[in-house]
Formats: sequence, structure tokens, C-alpha cells
Amino acid sequence: MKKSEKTKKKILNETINLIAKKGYASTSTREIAKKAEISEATIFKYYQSKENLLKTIVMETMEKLFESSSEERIPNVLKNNKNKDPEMILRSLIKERLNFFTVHNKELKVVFQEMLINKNVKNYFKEEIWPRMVEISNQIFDQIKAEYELKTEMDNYIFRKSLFGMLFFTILFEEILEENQTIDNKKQADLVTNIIFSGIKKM
Amino acid sequence: MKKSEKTKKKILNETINLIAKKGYASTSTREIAKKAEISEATIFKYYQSKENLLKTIVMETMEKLFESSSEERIPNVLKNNKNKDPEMILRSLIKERLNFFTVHNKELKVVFQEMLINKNVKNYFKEEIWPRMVEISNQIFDQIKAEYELKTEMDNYIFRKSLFGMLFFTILFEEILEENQTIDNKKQADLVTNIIFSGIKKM
Amino acid sequence: MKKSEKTKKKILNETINLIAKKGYASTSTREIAKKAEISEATIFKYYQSKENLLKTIVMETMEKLFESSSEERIPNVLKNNKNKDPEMILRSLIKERLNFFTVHNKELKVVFQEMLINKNVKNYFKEEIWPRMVEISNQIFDQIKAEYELKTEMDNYIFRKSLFGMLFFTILFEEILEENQTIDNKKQADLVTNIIFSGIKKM
Amino acid sequence: MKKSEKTKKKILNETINLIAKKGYASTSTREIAKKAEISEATIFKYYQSKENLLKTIVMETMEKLFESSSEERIPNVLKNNKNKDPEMILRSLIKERLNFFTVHNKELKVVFQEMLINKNVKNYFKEEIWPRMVEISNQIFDQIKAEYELKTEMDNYIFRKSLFGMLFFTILFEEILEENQTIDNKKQADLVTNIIFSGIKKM
DNA sequence: CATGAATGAGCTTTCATTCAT
DNA sequence: AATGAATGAAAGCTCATTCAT
Repeated sequence: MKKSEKTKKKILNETINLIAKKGYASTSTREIAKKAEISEATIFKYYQSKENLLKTIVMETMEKLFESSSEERIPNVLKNNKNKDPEMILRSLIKERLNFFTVHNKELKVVFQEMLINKNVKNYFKEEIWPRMVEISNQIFDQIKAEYELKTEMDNYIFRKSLFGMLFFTILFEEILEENQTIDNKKQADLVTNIIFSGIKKM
Repeated sequence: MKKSEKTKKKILNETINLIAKKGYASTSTREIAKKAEISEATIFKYYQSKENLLKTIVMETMEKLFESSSEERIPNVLKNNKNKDPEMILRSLIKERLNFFTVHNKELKVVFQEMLINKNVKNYFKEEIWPRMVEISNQIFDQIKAEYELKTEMDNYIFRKSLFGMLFFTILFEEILEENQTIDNKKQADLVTNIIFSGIKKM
Repeated sequence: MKKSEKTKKKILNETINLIAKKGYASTSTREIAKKAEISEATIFKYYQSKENLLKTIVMETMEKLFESSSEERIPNVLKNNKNKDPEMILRSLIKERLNFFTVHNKELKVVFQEMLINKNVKNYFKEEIWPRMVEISNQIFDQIKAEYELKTEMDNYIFRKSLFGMLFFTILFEEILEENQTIDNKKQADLVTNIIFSGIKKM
Repeated sequence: MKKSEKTKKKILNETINLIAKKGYASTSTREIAKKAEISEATIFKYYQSKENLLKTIVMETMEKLFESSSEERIPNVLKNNKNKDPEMILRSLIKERLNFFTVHNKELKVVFQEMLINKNVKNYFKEEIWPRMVEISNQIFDQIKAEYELKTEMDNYIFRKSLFGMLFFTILFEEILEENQTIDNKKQADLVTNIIFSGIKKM
């Protein structure tokens, strides 16, 4: 990697760390520079503005979210399992997502926490990201519906809410609450899938 | 209400509005003063510091969260329904909570969003609030377990996560995503309860 | 005068001094604050931005330039002397203007020097001030033309240029060149008028 | 021209353009580099400092101002016309100067505008340039005085002021005011000379 | 011959806060 | 009961300049 690339990367990493910890507005470029062991001027050389630093983090993270380079990524999981049991597909997907969350924990925290208060991030999410998430959840739901008989009142909307609710909760709160009960992603995926399909009761 | 009480209240309300919208760090005392139509000095007269304004909001909101003045509030719901079907109890509880969320939407957004980035709020939540939430969820879970045979892998932890995940998602994201699908709290409570108990599939 | 008015005035005065000496761009708010013996924050309290400080100086100065409160000011000089010899009128006017330049020397230097390089000042001058100066010069020229037979090639444009050229030169350069030859405004006005009317040669 | 000479020239030209437009203090080396399509470092290689860039422009322009390589330049005009009518000499001189102003318009604007606010430029002008301008104006005035009977109150000082006033006005303000009345330099020279000698009135 | 990478010092501006009235 | 006047400290950002390559 070129020296300048290294510097850019370093700035981005420290920014993610700081924003994840204290929020965008409470993170100063002074602080970022100090942590990255470079001068403030260098930050602005590479990223033009503080706002743009956040934008870069959000966009790069969201691109990764839908990236399908890996065989295991969502669209592939959906395609490669077309004729399999939708419950199994969902199980795989959730596991894959939880893995992704584990790896990109901090960036995702940044995205979701800033989404709540930053107009630009909020709009970007609403317009560019959420529709794609809805689309994917619809695909999954349709596959499930084709296979199983579902509760009459059940629809895409409530399915999405339950699924994403449980997953989001994991990213945003696990770190905060620091419950020492650590479950591996595979087991966690199983549990969520089970609840989605048959609730907490034994069948 | 005395004039000074009115002023205090007005300050608090405008602060909640602003922080809910832009976050604590991006909300200036100047802005609060302007919206509340008082001078900045008055804010400091009543609340001493900006930090203390946030603290007041968080603590008052969290007190309300557990307040049992109303007959319908959680502990009462639990007590008054001791011998009833736990599914029905849960259903009532969820509905009651969703009502509470609807009324105190903004304050709750403030608490949860600042919890993610503000050390003091985070610690306060972790130490004072979360244990009580865990305690309540345990009580409910125990009542359920006493009545029903649950999945072998099911425990307090995963039950809590599923339940709170779906509810938190509602507070934090519904406003952002602005999905025009508006369901009343009663129906929403039914749906969540159903999923908790038997998943999305028809029994 | 109220205390706040005093502070405002002090800021403006020191700003005029500094900008007249070093130019707008080379004058820092730090420096202004120091000279005015107040904090930088106070400058922004009263004038919102550095740009606005300049704007205030330019506009107040230009308003004074056309102000006719005094009986001696231009429009009055013109009106009150309608039937007098135009040469005498011009003489009075030039003297009055030179007096004005003497009193408002620094502000005028600010206006004219910034006009050369500052887009906003330039536009303001071009659109709001210059047309009024042209109008006045036309009035005078017409009165002269009605009385005297002028050179065939002479017109408003070249008259204006000669007159203003000599006067502007006085404001902008006298201080710089510091020629110790100091002539009082009355004598100076006589000389300029004489040249305008009959050149340097004895008739 | 060598490549390095070309680069130097390009830097100087773009600097003149920018300073003429926005002033020295508001022109950044970054901007100059961009316009000249070279790196900022290159500017410093050739000119050592920003200050020195301005100095170079001022000195080169002022040298040109007195340069007598051309037969038509001032000292030659004066020498070659020793026995001619001084009015004609002045006419030729003014025309020659207006031509010079037309060609070197931007550099001259830079010199004169910076003279008003930049200590170094001001001193250089006061000490090196103005005395030579005074000297030349004196020579001319003396030749005129030898030939014509002048107004008793007329002296070098007021002659200089009138002459330079009209000329300076042309350089500094014509561009700003953008009066669409465009007169060629020959006619302009005639008009100024006529006014100097016999004012605006027909003889 | 030219530049990419980096920066210390300075800029304008905003902030939470104080205090006399 | 409320505020006008003021500010020290810190924010984001730009600047002219250096130097190794």
C-alpha cells in the first residue's frame, strides 16, 4: 500500500473508533488527528471536510452491506438456495448477517446512530438503503409464503419489523449492555430463526 | 402553574424537541433559548448546565417508565393478572408499553439515542434502568415458563432480546423510515405477542 | 450613549483604522478585538460576521456621502444656488466634498480600496452609488452647459472623469505620498475649479 | 523559451490575473498553482515566497514604467521634442502613457491597489517610484512654464495632482465602472491635454 | 525539473457559561 | 424572575511553506 493510502486508511479507522464511541458531533478533527498521529491539515487534505469523513464512512459501509463478492453474501444465498427450505435459507442469511455485524460492528454503529440525528445520513439511508433492505426482506418473505401456510394477519411489514428488530437490537445494544452472555453467531441465528418460525414455544 | 414552573417546562420541552431531532451535541443552548422564547441565561438559572438539562430529561423519562401510579402500569399488570394466562398478560403489557412509547416518543428517542454515545447516559441506563428491565422480563418469562412448555434452548436472555428488539425498533426507527403503514397499538401488540408465542406460522 | 452602543462604535472604529491601513483580507478579527479591547466573541455578537463588518462600514459611509441633513450638502447646494453662477456652485460643491473627505478620510479609503478587489463592495458601488454620482455630475454639467459655451468635444463623460479623477486622487493618494505640501480645502477647491473651467493657463 | 522560463512566466501571469481580481491577501498559492497547472511546490521553487511573487510583479512593472528602450518612451519624448510646443509634448506623453496603461492594465492595477494597503509596496513606490514621477512631471511643468504664462497660483504640485489624478482614475476605475463609453487613447489624450491647458470652456 | 505528502500557525466562527443589573 | 453584555476555550478549516523523492 502506498504511504498516502496508509494515511487515509488510518484517518478513517480512528474516525470510526471515535465516532462509534462519542458520536459525530462530539468528535473533533483535533482529536482524530491526534489519534491518527497526523496533523489536522492532513485530514482536510484527504477528506475536505468533517462532514465528508462521515459520508465516506457511511457510504463505504453501506456498499459493503450489499456487496456480493463473497459467495455467502445475501443475493447469492438467495439464488443458490432457490429450491431449498426457506427456513434453512433464512437461517443461513441471518448467520451471514450476524457475521457481517460482528466484523463491521463499529462502522455499523456509526451508521445507525447517526441516522437517528443526522439529516444527510437519515436521507441517504431512507432513500438508498432501506428500499433495498425492504426488497430483500420481501423476496425472503415471498419464498416463505410459497412454502408455508402463515398466520392470516401476517404480512411483509410485520415480518420485516420482527426480523430487523431483533437484528438491529443486536448491533446497537449488545455492546452497551455488555451482558456477558456471549452466544456465537450460529447459535444466535438458530434462535432467531426458530422464534420467527414458531415462537418461543415447543411445537 | 406558577410562571417559573411554566418557563422551566417550556425549556425542557423545547430541549426534548431539539435533541430528539438533532442530538444533544448538535443542539446549542442558544437554539433552545430561541425556541423557548427566553434568554440563554434563564436556562442556566434553572438547569445550571447543558449536561444537567439532558440528565433531567433522561431521569424524568426513566422515572415515568417505571412509574406505577396508573393501574395499568407494568408492575400492576403483573400483580393483577397473577393467575391469568401469561400470553394474555404479555399482550396487555406490550400494548401498555406501546401506548407509553406513543405518548413519550420524543423523550424516549432522546434517552436511547444518547445512550449510544453519551457516557453518563449509558452508565445510568446500564446501572439503573437495564437491571430493572431485566428483572421485569424475568418475571414475565418465569410466569410463561410455569405455564407452557418452551423450546429447550429458550432462556431469559433470548426471550428478552426478541421482545425488546421488536419494541425498541419501533421507537427508534418507525419515525425515520416513515413507512406509511400505520397500525394501532392494540393490533401491533397482538402481532408481536403472536410471534413471540408461535412465530409467523399458523399453528 | 448606552454601554453596548459604545462597544459597537469602538469595534467599528478600530475596524476602520485597521482595514484602512492593511486592507480587509489582512485584518483579522483577533486584531480588531485586541485593539478594541474586547473579546472576539463580542465582535460576532454585534456584527455576526467579518464580511458584515465591512458591509456595515461601506453602507454607513455611503449613506453619509449622500446625506443632506446639513444645509451645505450637495442637493442643497445645488437647489439653493439655482440662479447663481455655475462656476461658483461647483466651487462650493468641491469645497464641501473635500471637507467631507477630510472628515471621513479613513472610511472612504476603505470603501474605495475594497471596491477594487471585493466583489460585493464593487457591485454595491456600481449599482447603488455610482449611478447617483453620475446623476449629480450630470446635473452640474447641465447647469454649466446652460450658462457657458463649452468645447465642442466636451461631454458629461469626460467632465465627470476629470472632476472625479482629481478628487479621488486626493482621497486615495495624498496620505500615501505624504507630500508635505498641505493646502486647505478652500484653496484646493479653487484650484480644481479653475482648472476645470480654464485649465492651467492664465486667460 | 526554455521550459523552466515558460513555467515561471505562466506562474507570474496567473498571479497577476488573480491579484488584480481579488487582491494579494485573498489570493492563495493553491489557487495560483491550480490556474497555472503546476504544483504549489513549484511556485516556491521559482519564487521562494508569496511575498516575493508580489515584489517581482511590482518591480518588473515599475521597471517597465520607466524603461526607455522604445523611442517613444517618456524620457525620449521629452528629449526629442525639446524645442517643440510643450502642449504637443504633453499630448504625446499622455497618449504614450495611456497606451502603456492599456497594455499593462492588470499589473498596474496590482501595483496601485496593493500600494494602498501593503507596507512594502507602499514604501517602494514612495521611495523609488514617486520621486521619479515627480521629477518627470517637474520637467514637463518647467517646459510649459517657460513657454506659457500660467495662472499665478499654479505650481508643480497642483499640476501634478491634476494630471495624475485624471490618469490614475483611468487605470483604477474604468474597469470597475464599466461605462460602455470607450474612447481611444488618442482622443482621450487630446481631451485631457485640452482640459489641462484651457479647461472645459471654449476659448 | 517537479511534485506528493505533510504541517504549524493562523483564520473566522460558535459554544457553554458567568455575572451585574 | 429574567436578561443584556461579555468571554475563554475550542471548533472546523485554510494558509504559506518545507522537504524527501
